[in-house]
Amino acid sequence: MVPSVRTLLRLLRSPSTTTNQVKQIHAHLLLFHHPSLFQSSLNLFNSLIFAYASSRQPHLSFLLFATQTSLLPPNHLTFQFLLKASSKSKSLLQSSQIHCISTKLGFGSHVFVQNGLLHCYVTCGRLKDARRMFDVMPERDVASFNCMIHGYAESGDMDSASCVFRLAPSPNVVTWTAMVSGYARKGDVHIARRVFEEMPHRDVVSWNAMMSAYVQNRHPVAALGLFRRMQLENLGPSLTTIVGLLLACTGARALDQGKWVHAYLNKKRILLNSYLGSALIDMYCKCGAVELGFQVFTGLVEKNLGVWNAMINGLAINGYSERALELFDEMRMSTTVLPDEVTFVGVLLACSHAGFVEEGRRHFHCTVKECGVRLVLEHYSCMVDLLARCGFLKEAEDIVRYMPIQPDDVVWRALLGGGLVHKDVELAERVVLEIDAHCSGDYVLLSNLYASVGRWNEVERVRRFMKDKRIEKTPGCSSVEIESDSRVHLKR
DNA sequence: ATAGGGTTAG
Repeated sequence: MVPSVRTLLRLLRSPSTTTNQVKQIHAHLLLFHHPSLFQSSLNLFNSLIFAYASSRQPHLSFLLFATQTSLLPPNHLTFQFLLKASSKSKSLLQSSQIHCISTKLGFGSHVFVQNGLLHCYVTCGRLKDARRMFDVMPERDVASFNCMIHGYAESGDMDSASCVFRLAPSPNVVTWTAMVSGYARKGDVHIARRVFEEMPHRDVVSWNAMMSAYVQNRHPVAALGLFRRMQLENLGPSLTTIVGLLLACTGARALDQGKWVHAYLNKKRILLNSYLGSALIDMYCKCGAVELGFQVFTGLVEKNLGVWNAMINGLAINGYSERALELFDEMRMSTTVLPDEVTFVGVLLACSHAGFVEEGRRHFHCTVKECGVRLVLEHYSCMVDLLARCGFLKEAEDIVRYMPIQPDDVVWRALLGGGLVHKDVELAERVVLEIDAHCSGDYVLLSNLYASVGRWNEVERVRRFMKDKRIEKTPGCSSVEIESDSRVHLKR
């Protein structure tokens, strides 16, 4: 049966249509309809561009536009959708080309088209250009203000964001939510909360923004509390809400509540997407239930990079080093994903936990390059930790001395750790002097090392030095979930 | 049929 044009339009505009389905519809149109069908229906043409723009291969909408444009005069919607595609592909060149064509054809001053370009500038991080354009726009609607506010908020410039917010003639729920997540991103969770309480109307997205504000700023229990309040308001949770809930469970190490969320997803027959999948895997692994995490992993239909990373890291942090490295090999066989920086943090962590020096060196020096991944601080700290703890102190110190990026405290401390384990007092002294001396832990460690080799005079000297600088040893702190009581208790 | 919220490391 040949589907009607009406059916096709509905499919093209549905957000749940996959990239492949869009391609099938496109092919279907070319095969079974008159080639000049698009001429009779700009609507269909635009919808196809929109569908490609919303898909995972937004560049295909440019291709379609380039091949069909001589047959069909585009309208402002065409450009609106093309700009959506170019902001998704983060190509400033593409965006300005589209803007040029739209201006030539007389659609350049259309508000939606201008907002599209504004959005492109913002997603490319060109805030100055965005502002220049915003200031001279002949007509601005609330979306123009929201775009600008979001841009400032994302870059952490909440002063400018609130300036634009005050200029906005009729801020809506989107405007307010952008302010909430802006303050959250900056770490001002209390201001975020105040703005959230002040806003005249809240929808699911606003609640999600506030929940994620708490999660980001390490207040998982507050996030769980907010979810309870959300349920009282009878606002149906979205998938993003569930992801936020899982992140809160992870942060609170609340395994039972996490299991409850998993059961809820099953009961509602919600198919796990990559966000839900990796959040679930991470939750189980961080709570120590690696087996359950692995069950989720194998059950996932679509495994994207985040899913693989969550599983590899989850195995690594729980000490299943061989299994993590096996999974990494499996990942490299797959044609759908390529490893990134995060993957290698997990790989090197696995090597370092198991003391696999040879394999660690190979990945650090070769595999990373083969995969086109750049080394970041976390890789150095794993590698230095591995080498130093296995007694290759010289090799570890050389890596720190000659690394192309500035080593941070974590890297130095990994080296110090090796010095402590192997009782290399000279190395430890050198390192402690290099580390920014405001962190007391290092002096305590050094004095413990002096004590363990019987150099009591030095122990006394370090202790006095710490006292003079008023450095205090901070007590450790851990948290547990007490059964059937979902509150989390701190324990000293 | 514009604009705001979500996964993996630290």
